[in-house]
Amino acid sequence: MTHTTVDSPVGPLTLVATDGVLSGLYMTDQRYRPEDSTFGPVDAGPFGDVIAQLEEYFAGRRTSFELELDPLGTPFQRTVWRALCSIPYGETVSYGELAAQLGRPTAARAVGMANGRNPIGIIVPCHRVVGSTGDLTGYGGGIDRKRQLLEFETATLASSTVR
Amino acid sequence: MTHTTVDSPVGPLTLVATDGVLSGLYMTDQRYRPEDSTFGPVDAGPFGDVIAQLEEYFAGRRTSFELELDPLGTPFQRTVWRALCSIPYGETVSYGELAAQLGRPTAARAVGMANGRNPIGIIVPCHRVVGSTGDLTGYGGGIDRKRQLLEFETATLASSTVR
DNA sequence: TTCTCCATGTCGTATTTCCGCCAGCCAACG
DNA sequence: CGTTGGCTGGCGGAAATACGACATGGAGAA
Repeated sequence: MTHTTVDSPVGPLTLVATDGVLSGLYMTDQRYRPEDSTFGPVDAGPFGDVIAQLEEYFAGRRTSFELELDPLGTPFQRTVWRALCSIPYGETVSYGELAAQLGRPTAARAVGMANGRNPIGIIVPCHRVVGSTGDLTGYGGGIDRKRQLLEFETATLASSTVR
Repeated sequence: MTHTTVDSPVGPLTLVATDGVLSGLYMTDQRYRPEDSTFGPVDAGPFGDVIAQLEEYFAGRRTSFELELDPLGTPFQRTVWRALCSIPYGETVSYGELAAQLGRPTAARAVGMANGRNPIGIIVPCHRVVGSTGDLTGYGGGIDRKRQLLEFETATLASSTVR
């Protein structure tokens, strides 16, 4: 377990790696964020690719991440997180739709909880899941950051379409 | 919670008070003795009367204690400990007899256990309870100390009778 | 609309249950 | 005598269980 911190448009991001593989990305004041003491010593070594791709993402030049990930969670949670990664950049899906897509049409609420426990924010795009009415409903890093990320992604898409 | 230590013929005694009232008297290596860290800071203030009466007891000039006590325990334990205080100086009762006296003739073993958890040794005279055959069976401070206390009490009684 | 109720997975926190221990004692054996 | 086995009641800790809270959403009723 090692970790480091980088700045971003949504504030400082804490990156955590286990055995050299990214296992966590947390914002400040994020809900369910583990104790800092569990992150191990500071060591920027494992995060070269991660930081580079994050910079490209926030520059609007990257719409998907190519990284090895190791999020720690229950089987159900990992299933949900895997599904999150297939939501296209700039698009949104409702909790219920995602649940149905997993073959558990009634597990919308459970999906919501698994979403909240997503340990690798931004890169595993839990911000692309919204309520069935389109409301943003919730986000571990705060609704404001969720709106910021979604608006950024749609704006980026629009400008590149125009170009 | 405060505490202090005094010497005695059975070795050092640790005195503990809660809210200024005696709640513990432990010998060295006593079974079930709490961690020293739970005794609070040293402060001999609350123990003036206690130490004076203990000195008289060990000098053979006191056969009963007149002290306010606050032993922490379950209702059953407190019942047992209260009964212990009515056993006369220098006499012994069996665990079974004590149980019967409490209206629970089959609870001899439970009485034994409550005896073992007596937090205020010597002053609450758990050393005056023996097996039905007269064996000393057990003592939190060690059988030797139990024998020492009982022999001292009978010897004191004998000498004062002779005089 | 607006409300209640329910299904769903997980986690933290009660609450309950259960098991093994013990400073005993009696009876039945050799 | 000593040893053994079975019963005893209370306690503490472990384990099991229960429950509420959630980043939801659909059905049904007022």
